[in-house]
Amino acid sequence: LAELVAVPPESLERAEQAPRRARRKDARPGELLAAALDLFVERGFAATRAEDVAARAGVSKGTLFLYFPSKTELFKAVVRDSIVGRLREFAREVAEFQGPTPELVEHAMWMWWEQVGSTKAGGISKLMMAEAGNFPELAQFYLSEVIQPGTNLIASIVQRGIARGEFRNVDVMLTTQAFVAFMMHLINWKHSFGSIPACGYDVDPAAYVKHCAELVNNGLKPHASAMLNTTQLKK
Amino acid sequence: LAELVAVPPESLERAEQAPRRARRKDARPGELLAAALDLFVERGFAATRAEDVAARAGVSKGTLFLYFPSKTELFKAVVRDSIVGRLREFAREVAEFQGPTPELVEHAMWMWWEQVGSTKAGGISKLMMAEAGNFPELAQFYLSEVIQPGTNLIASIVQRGIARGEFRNVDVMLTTQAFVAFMMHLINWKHSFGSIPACGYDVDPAAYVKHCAELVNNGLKPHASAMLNTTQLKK
Amino acid sequence: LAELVAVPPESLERAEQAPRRARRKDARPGELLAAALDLFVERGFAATRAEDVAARAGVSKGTLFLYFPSKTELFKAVVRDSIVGRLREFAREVAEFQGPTPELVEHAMWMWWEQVGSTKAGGISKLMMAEAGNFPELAQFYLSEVIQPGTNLIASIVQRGIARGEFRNVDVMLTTQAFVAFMMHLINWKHSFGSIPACGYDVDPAAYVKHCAELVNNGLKPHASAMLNTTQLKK
Amino acid sequence: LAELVAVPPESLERAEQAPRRARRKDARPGELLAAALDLFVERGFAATRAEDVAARAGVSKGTLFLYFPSKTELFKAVVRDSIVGRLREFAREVAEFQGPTPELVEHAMWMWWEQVGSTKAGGISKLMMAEAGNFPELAQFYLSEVIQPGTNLIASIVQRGIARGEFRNVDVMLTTQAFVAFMMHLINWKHSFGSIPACGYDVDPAAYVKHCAELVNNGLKPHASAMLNTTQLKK
DNA sequence: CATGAATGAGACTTCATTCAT
DNA sequence: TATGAATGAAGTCTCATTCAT
Repeated sequence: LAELVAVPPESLERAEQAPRRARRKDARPGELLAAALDLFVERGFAATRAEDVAARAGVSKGTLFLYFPSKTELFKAVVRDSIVGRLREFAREVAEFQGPTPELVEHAMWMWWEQVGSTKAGGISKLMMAEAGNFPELAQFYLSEVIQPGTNLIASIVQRGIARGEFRNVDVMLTTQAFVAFMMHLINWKHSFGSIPACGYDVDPAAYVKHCAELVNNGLKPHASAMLNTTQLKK
Repeated sequence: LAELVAVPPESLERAEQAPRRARRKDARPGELLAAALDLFVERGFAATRAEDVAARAGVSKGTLFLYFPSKTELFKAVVRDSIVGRLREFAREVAEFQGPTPELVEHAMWMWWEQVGSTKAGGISKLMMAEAGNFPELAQFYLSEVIQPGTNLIASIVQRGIARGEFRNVDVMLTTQAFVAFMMHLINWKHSFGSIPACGYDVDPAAYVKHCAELVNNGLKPHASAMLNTTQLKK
Repeated sequence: LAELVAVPPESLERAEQAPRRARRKDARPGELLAAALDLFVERGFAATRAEDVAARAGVSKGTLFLYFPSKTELFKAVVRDSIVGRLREFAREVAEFQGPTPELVEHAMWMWWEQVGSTKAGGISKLMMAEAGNFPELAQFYLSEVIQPGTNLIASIVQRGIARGEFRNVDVMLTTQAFVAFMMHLINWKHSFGSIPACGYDVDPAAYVKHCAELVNNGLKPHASAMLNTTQLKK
Repeated sequence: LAELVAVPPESLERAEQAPRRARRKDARPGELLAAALDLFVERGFAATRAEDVAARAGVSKGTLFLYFPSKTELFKAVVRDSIVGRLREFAREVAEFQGPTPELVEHAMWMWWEQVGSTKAGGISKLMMAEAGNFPELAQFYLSEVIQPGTNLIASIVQRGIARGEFRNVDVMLTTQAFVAFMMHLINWKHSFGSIPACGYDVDPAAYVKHCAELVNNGLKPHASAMLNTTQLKK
């Protein structure tokens, strides 16, 4: 079933030229996933009723369970559909990056914000954090499908910087956590207090990302003496 | 009724000098709030059953509803009760600190972890984040009672560093957010995925705090040229 | 429609000489009935899903309802189809038997087990017993089509034994019920607890039949004195 | 919980003189068990809705689950309440019997009919047979709580007869099954086809029991020659 | 004040049945 | 004739809340 639901987003465009019934069948999973993403992000996993998801997708309760065997599986499918795929593309871009690591750091942070953080899927991480304790199966799934790959990706950036002599020889894991902290804070803020009308603490993502990147790049810069050595070696 | 339940923590101390039965009567809301805090932090709002709260407080289900008209109101009371006064001492210690700001940064982060983050009340922030959308009124309260004072406190540290020439002339608000990000990530992690047995990404708070402090202190360090100027000026 | 579905088993043989497509069309109900018999016997009426019946018959869910207006009607058709004609051959063999009645008793019991009890149709009796209350019409049908002829057949054996002086002059009907009890117990056991892996009370049909036959033949044996008389009379 | 629900039937009589609330609390399980027994026997396990049981007991859906954690446990409680207890008493009577075994056979069969078979609880065995395949947990429970003790009890009667030289040295287990067959047939018949108005095959329990007992006692009687030996031995 | 038995609105999930194609 | 997507009533079980005692 998992493969069945991983409907590529193009199915929506393709729909126009397909015969009526085939169209519905093809489009259903996508419509349901979109509706589910909306509601899960808006209300959380437990507070989202299967029936509401179905209603928002314009189908009946039963139809939802025709495509997803349970609410839990629906959630997993949403995560796979809206995060896992993007993570892969994100990883590719990082791998192909050629310039200096400090630039990669800023580029990656911004890219992540644009492609994940700012989208509706960005709300998932807050949700997962909140429900992890009550739904161990989901927590495990999210850990292995999202957190681990994501963490590894960022760790690879840190390692790249160290290997190229652009960063000090810091603890990779702790530094990775610091990066993650920056991004999680931005996204969690935007999906909780940041959405309150008169919040008073608006965070401009572009400025925030730029600032954090600079901060961390500066913080990781090799010491002057070390730089001297490096410079000398290059000579 | 709402005010009735916002029992200040002193009620517990005051209790000593009152006759036995009255003491219990006064203590009831406090015991219920403590039990509710435990369970809400552990399981979240929806997954916490009113009956369990009552049982942990050693009273019957009916009694809970005698003091709090609904689970929702209980939740609000818990948040209000657990947060008020937490920041005051923390603020005082910061104000009294004499040494260089980079040291204050590390000191403050660690102090916060020990006095707030690692305690049961530390779970509140994750809780609030998750439920902010469902309790706008409460989110507003938390914003003005906790987030704003907290943010201002941290901002004052950043400003102190800049004023004393120990930090570059960075954007105060953005830097403050970066600090907050570090602490929020630690606490959220500890209360969600960090508690999964075989998580694989354990974060040692002491090492994390030390690393983040170093990173940000380094990152905020005035540039060499600027330092030179500063030095010369001091002369 | 009810009559339409009561397809006699010969339809399968007849099918050979018809063109291919027509053959399938004729065979459909039979295939569905066979599939339904399997599943009803295996799982009972309520626990059998229409979709599973269709799948086992190799058609779609919709097709099932094309031939049978409801699951209930399908059930009725299965019972009617699976029972009719089963007893005829059995009755013939009994009628043709030449030897002493005690031998006939054992022979008939074993024959019944081999030709009915141990076959899939054997499961019907348990099914009917369980659902008789919910399908009065069907119970009536089963009573007149199966139970009455079957009972009469067995009664005729008892009468034969009495008439030939091989059995005591017992109450024919009660004795018949005792016979039936033996067989029903065997079949019901095999289709319920007997199929539990670690049941602990396996019943070997051959030994059981032999034992029961011996028991009842012994029990029906004329008393010694009576036998003496009989012997003397024969002389 | 098990002990809680094993309410002695006297609670109903006692009820008159008890205070209002205590009465209800005490009486509930008994009322629910009675209602459940009625409906389970009437419709089967799967077809009986929890809500109907509650309604028949005069309480709401929720109340049922206050006393029994699931429909399955409710069923087990019914079995314990209406069968297991009687089985024990039945066993005691058998153990205390002093006379010859053939008399015990008839006495036990009749006692069983009066105390179990003819009561509403008698319908349970048919029900269990029908549902055993679909509810393995129930089947296992019934096997160990009812079938095994019951079978052992009957086996002990057969062994008693053999030990006292009143029965031939037959296979104990097969003979036991034969006994069981008699009783199961009677009870199943009464609860299925026997209850059809114009059934035509009424079985009079008293006559049936007497006849079966006689049949089997006769069938188990030691052979004349063996008897001769026995007689000689006694001399 | 305190209790805890009782309630009933819902939550998820299943599945017989329909109907457009 | 055949399909299979869609439906929605029904079933079990949970739990916030009420109220008689």
